[in-house]
Amino acid sequence: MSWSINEVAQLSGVTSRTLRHYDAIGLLPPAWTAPGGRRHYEQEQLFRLQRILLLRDLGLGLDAIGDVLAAQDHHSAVEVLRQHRTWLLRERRRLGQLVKTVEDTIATFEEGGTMNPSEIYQGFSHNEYEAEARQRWGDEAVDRGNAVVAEWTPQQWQDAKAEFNSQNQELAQLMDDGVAVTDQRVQDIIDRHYNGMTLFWTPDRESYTGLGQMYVDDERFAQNYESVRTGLAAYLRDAMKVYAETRLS
Amino acid sequence: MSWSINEVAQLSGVTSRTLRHYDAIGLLPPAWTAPGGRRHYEQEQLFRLQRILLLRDLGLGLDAIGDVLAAQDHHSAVEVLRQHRTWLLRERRRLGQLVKTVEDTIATFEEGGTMNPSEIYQGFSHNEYEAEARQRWGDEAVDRGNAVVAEWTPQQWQDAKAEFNSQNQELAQLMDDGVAVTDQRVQDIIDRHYNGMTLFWTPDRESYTGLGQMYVDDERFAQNYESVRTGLAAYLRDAMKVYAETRLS
DNA sequence: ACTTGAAGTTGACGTAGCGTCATCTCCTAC
DNA sequence: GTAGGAGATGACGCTACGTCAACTTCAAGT
Repeated sequence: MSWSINEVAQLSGVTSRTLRHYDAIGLLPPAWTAPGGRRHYEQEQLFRLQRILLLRDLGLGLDAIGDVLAAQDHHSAVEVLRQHRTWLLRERRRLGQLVKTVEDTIATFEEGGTMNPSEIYQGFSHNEYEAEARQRWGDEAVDRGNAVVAEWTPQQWQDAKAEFNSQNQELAQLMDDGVAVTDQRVQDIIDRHYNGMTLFWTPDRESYTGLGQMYVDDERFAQNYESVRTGLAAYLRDAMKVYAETRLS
Repeated sequence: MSWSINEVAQLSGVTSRTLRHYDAIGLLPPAWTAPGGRRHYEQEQLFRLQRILLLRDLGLGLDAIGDVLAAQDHHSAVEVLRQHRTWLLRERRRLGQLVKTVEDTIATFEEGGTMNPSEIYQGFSHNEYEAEARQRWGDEAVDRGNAVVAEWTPQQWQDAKAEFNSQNQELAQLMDDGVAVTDQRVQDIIDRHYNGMTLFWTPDRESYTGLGQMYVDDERFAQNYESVRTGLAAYLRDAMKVYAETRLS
């Protein structure tokens, strides 16, 4: 008893195109091919196809399926499946995180906010919050800030971004280590942050403290710090407050 | 201030090829193109690129990103994101199920079993268990069974599979409804099962009861019934036992 | 003015797993 | 002998670019 390609297709539920494809890539050659070129499948091929489809439903790629079926010993086949399982778990975790982020993005949208709140020294202008920034800090400061960055070279932008990221990473590390916000190492980083700000704006004690508070209160900003490390926004706020009270007037 | 393609690439972290691609598909045209063909990007394009990359990281496709960015009102943009979220959740659930199935498959492998235990009337031959079946039921029965199915036409195979699946589905429904295994409706289905078996093997009271027990004990078979409905293997076993005791000798 | 080297450009193919034509050939029945 | 159905073989399409290859363009140096 042998089956034609369309018969196999009906039995298995795949299309004849798929079977030709599996033949083309050597995954499932027919039992024999007639002089006219027609493919003929036997029981053995049906069983192999069943195994292929099982593994395909598990999400394995066709070449991985080939590996599993070619594996003589169970050991190596299991190895492929284990790797696949690990991949599935990673992928699932990633999707879970994406869901959260998408939900946050939706929430931001609905609150009337815009996308992508992160920009070099957040809380300042040259981003979509310019209008808000003008209200908060006045036209003069905003215009001055815009004028500054408008002249920046790409290298300067890049350096500024790198410095900003570096500050966050170092701060997160200190927070992880349980270092108090009054510690000199923390305050040194805050000093770099403050100096970065002075490139286009010079906050005083009150406004710098207020800026720190905003990093926590405003979800659009908090989100960015929290994505670096949970609790970083609050840690940064506290450190900025200490800095403002000890170094600013 | 304008940026060259490689400068933008460095700033954003994508490759210049990607930027050319985004230009080609109209997602991010440069601010202007020099007579020589060189692309020049301005602040506006950088912001748009940031938004694009954010959405890309969320897992949206490029055309979906185009939709979101083209959406004038927040409402329709949120709609796209909501759909995406639903898709993410479905995908995540699916991956979770796949993980379980892969784990089961690995377990089966490690117990020395082979893949794809399901075959028409499980527990019989013409599958990878033939050697085991010969031990269990003797050469004669196995050879007879093989001889029968070897002559089957594709249509017959298909019908047999459909009938087998139908039995399981109907049985699962009755189980869901809390119908006792002694109920006539259940016993009618078992009768169909028994008659199916007699196509190549005629079990007696003892062997039919034993077959039912095996559906539960042997993970390779149990798994297939359990995947239709949890508890179906045991339900089937009980029903087969009742059938054997009342109808067989 | 000419050359050189870096940076940029436009094709074009490859990836995974087939779907979907278009075009030809084969086989069987009448 | 011929019609019609089944099957065969290309070839393009899809996603989001990576990766050559083969040419230009542009700014700097001689």
